[in-house]
Amino acid sequence: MVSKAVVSDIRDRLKTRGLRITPQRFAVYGNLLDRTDHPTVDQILEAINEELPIASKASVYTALTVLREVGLVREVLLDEGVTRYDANVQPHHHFVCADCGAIVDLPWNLLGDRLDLSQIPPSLDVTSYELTVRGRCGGCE
Amino acid sequence: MVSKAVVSDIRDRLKTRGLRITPQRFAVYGNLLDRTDHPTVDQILEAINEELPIASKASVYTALTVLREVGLVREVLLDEGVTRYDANVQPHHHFVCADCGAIVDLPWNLLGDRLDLSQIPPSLDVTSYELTVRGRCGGCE
DNA sequence: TTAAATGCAAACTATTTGCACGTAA
DNA sequence: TTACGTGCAAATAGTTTGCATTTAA
Repeated sequence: MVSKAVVSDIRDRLKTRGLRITPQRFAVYGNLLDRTDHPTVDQILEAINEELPIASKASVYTALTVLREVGLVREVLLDEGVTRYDANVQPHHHFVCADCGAIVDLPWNLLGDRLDLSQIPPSLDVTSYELTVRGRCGGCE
Repeated sequence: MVSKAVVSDIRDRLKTRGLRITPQRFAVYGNLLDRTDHPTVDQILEAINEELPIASKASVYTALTVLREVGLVREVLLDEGVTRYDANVQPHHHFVCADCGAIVDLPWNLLGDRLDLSQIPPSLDVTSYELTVRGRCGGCE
C-alpha cells in the first residue's frame, strides 16, 4: 500500500505543515491517498490495522482532524450520518449512488463556466461551490 | 403561524397521502411550511412547543420521517452532524454561510439543465443533482 | 528533554427503537 | 373499534474529550 505517493513525499507533506510524522498519521494519510472511495473512519481504521494493529479509533479521528486543518484532507458529508474523508483536495464534484452509497469523484469542468452567479443575491459572498450528483452506479443497475 | 399554506390545505396534503392528521404532524409540517431556514429537529420542537407543549422529540422525528417518505419534506445534509429539514421539495440549490451556518435557497435556474452530462462516466445513471454554494451571508461580513 | 501525540474509557450528541397508552377515523 | 401514532426511556451510532503514558524530534 501507499503506492500513489511515495513514502518520502508523504513525509515531506506532513513535515512542511509542521506535523510530527507518527506511524498513525502516516498510515491514515497514506491510506487516504491510496484510495478514491471516500472511506469512513471505520473503513480507514480497518485498512490500516489489517496487518498489524497500529492505531486506535481516537487516533484516527484526531489524525483526520489535524490533516483537515492543514488542508491535506477534506471531509465529505453526503447523506447517512457518517463523515467520509477524501485526500483529493482539488476542486471536484461528487456522484453518490443512491443504492450502495458509493461516491465517485467527477471532474471540475463538468460545470465549466455554466454557473450564473448573477442570480445569487449580492448580499451573499460566494467563496466556493460544488455539485452533488445522485443516481445509480454501474454495479447497482 | 401556519400562514403560508391554509389549514385545510395542509390537512388535504396529509390525507391525500394516507396520513392521519394528528396535532403533532400538523404542527411539524405547518411549521416547516412557514419557514425557509431549514431548521433542525430541536428548532422545530422548540417552535411548535413554544406556546403550549404539543409534541415530544421522538414524535417530531417520526413525523419528519413519515413526511419525508411521502415526499412532503426533504432532508438537507450540509456540514455539522445535524440533519435539517425543508418543506420546499421543488428542485433548488443551497447557499451555506460558513460563519453562522444559515442556509438560503437558491433558484434552480442558477444552473438549470445546463449540466454537461457527457463528462459523467456512462456507467453512472444520473437521476438528480444540486449545487451547494458556500460563503458568507449578509449578516456575517 | 519535552512538547506533542497516542490509547483508552468515559462523555456527548443526534437519532432510533420497544412498548404501554392514547386517539383519529 | 382498532390500527396507527405518541411519549417516554433505554439503546445505538458517530464523534469528542480528559488524562495518564508514550514518543518524535
